[in-house]
Amino acid sequence: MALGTDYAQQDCTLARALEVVGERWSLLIVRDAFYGVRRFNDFLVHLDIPRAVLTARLAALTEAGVLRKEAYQQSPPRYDYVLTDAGLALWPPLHALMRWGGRYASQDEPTRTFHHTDCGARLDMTGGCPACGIAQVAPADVEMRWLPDADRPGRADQVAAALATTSPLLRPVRAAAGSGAFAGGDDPGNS
Amino acid sequence: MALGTDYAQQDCTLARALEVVGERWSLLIVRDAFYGVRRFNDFLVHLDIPRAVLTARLAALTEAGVLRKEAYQQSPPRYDYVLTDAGLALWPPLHALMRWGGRYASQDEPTRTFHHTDCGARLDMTGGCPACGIAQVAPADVEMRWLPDADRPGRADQVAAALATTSPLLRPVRAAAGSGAFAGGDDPGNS
DNA sequence: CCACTGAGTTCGTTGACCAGACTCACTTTG
DNA sequence: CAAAGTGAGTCTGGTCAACGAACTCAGTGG
Repeated sequence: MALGTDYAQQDCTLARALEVVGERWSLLIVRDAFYGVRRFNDFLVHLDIPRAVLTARLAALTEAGVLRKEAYQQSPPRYDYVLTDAGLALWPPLHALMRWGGRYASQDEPTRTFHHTDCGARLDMTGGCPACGIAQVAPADVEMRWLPDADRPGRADQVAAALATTSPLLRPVRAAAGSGAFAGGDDPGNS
Repeated sequence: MALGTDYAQQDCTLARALEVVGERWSLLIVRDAFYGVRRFNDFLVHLDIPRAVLTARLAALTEAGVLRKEAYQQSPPRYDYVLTDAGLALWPPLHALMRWGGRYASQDEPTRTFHHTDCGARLDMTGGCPACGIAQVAPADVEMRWLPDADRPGRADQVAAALATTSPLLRPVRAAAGSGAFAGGDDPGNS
């Protein structure tokens, strides 16, 4: 690690994992990637993170094999950051941590819940589907549901707006290529 | 948070969770607590962490309700730090992260594995027992197994030595009270 | 009386984080 | 064709947390 953020010789795989995703912002970046955020500027406005830090984290996560750069245009070369297999494998710990945070570190109800797309049942703590008896639902089969909350002021940025909806995990928040416009989620009401 | 380590108004329970256990060292402290480490000095030597940082982290985790102070002697008042219910509930994300680290962030075989005490089967990725069909094995029913590795130099400190053994999770590394001597694990061979 | 233990606190240095300004290669608009 | 805009950065200076080492302090054991 170029950063001073390694954990010496802890004889534990946890230390290895934390060297990769344990730094400040890293897991939030991975979470946003699951939500369908892919571009530098979208991570930037949605996470409200210093540019230099985002640059460093994306580079570190790419280097570690959690993200992969994928060109979405050539002329000025521009890249999407998308999850690799190793990144997708972070779904179980990520989901478990979110559940824990919702249960023990938050007084409000969660604004997002995760459901099995096929049957609509909410995932249990372990990331399985209680209705279908699947032990571990793959992220591609998970639907993210968003519950509006009158108290919360509502984020201003476009990424947050595009995510304030029900949609499958991993679906890009922006239309594939060409326009690059934000997907309106399942809500067709925005002109 | 007194520390500058909060994540503004991310509308996500993950941010809440990371404010509690996302700081450097925090999850490793929690892991050691699952391993049966309970005292300030034992965390200190096993994690090789600056004293001031450990003081701050233990205070923060206690404040957040993950750990609880429990007096183990009166005369100079001394406390064990033990996991609360909220702390115990961190087992699923913690185990999932360790599995991820072992699979994707480590080249060696893991030196510790976790098994269902009743049947001896290794826990699956989600923390369930594949043999018994239990979706989530409680930490108290988990046995930690240690596999020696000739290459690894072997840690010098007594806590690491006491943990280089097979034992149930949460069993204190030191004998209950009075002597305060290290438990030899299941290995009765150390005089 | 002295050394030791356990659990910290204090201090100076190093390094990471932060916010904002600047860069640079293009593209789009007037 | 010039001016403005876009996307993805780099640079910079200040602040704050982490680090390692030394020091404190209450009580105990020899």
